[in-house]
Amino acid sequence: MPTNISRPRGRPRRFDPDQAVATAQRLFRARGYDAVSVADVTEALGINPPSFYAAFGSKAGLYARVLERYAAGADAVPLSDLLRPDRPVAECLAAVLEEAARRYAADPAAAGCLVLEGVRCNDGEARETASAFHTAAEDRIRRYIAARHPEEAERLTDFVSTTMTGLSAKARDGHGLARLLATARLAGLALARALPV
Amino acid sequence: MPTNISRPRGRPRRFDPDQAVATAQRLFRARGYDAVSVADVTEALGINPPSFYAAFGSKAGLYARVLERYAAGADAVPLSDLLRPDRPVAECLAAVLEEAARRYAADPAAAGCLVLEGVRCNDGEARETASAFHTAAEDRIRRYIAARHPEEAERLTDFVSTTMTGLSAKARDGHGLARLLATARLAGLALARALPV
DNA sequence: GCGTTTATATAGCGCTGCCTACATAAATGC
DNA sequence: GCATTTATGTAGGCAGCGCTATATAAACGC
Repeated sequence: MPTNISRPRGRPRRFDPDQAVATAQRLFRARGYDAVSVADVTEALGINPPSFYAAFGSKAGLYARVLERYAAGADAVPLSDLLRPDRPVAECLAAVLEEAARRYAADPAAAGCLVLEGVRCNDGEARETASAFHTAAEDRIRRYIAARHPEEAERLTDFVSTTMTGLSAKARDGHGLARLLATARLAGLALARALPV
Repeated sequence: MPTNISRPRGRPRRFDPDQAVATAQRLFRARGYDAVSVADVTEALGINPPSFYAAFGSKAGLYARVLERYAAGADAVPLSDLLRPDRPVAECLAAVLEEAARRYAADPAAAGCLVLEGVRCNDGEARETASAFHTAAEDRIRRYIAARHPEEAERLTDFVSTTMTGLSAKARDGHGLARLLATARLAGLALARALPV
């Protein structure tokens, strides 16, 4: 008994939904939500529209799956690891910016942040889904700062979020690692100055 | 002889193209290039598509007119006035960021920068037109810095441009003047520290 | 008045987008 | 084998997009 997974009832799928989400993630990161059509996705997957809609419900539904995968995966900035209670707040926020620069520039064919780019797309549902992830990330940063510098939480969260949005945009404009990192470090100076240890 | 403007030959226009550009500017600033359809424009102007295409050639053609008007008008950040040779470079760059915050938040129904938002639209021609304005503005900043701090020109230009892009995005996200200004001033700290007088 | 010029109004073309109706194929349970 | 369940393939609906063909209206020069 190699795999004791009891087959479900009807005709089996000819494609793996999880792998489909991975493929879609590549497409969305390369071109952005609006510029990827359902036809692009079904062609990349080698399936037909009905199979797609049976599995994901809609283009925005697929996008939600992709965002979950992205946020949980290795491409997003790992706030949990970076926002350390045992280190100075300014230092950790600067580390977030530098890590963002690194990840946004890591793959030139998928530059920038999937979430930060998604919140600017032209589809209402997809935009709101992305915004939820964006807000969640901002809230984590805000709470992290507030734990030790409550009066600075809003101002610094805005600054970090604004800088990350700019970094993502510049990454998509073709800025490479060196330029993004230089910008991130410059922003880090402001953090160090606003929160002297 | 009240107006000695000799009438042109054929049937007169029923609308003023310059005012049409002004109306289109409002639409594009409120919703972004992609979200404004030609039907939206013609309806707002009270004209029919053929009149529109006779006057502007295409949607992207109208957008080019709008960008020219925007860059020359009172809504764009006036780099010429702000980048002063008789003042410290860091101070003037900080003034650019603060002025950007003010203008981007000035009208909640038209938040952000028309150019910076335009470079992220989904139409190739419109995007390239906006990119030309963006590049021109960046070049002016770079040359201004290079005149006195050549080795810092690229790094600081990137930082200023990245911050402005972030500010424009945040303005569209609903951030008001106070928050944008706080972010701009924080960025200004980094400039002061990178270029001590 | 008449031809020329220019702008207009009506109507619709061609394309692409997201999505679906319908019949069929491939598995299961009994 | 046969009903049931689920996924598939073919084909296409429908809406919206940028844009235009065609005929007509309103000004001009002479």
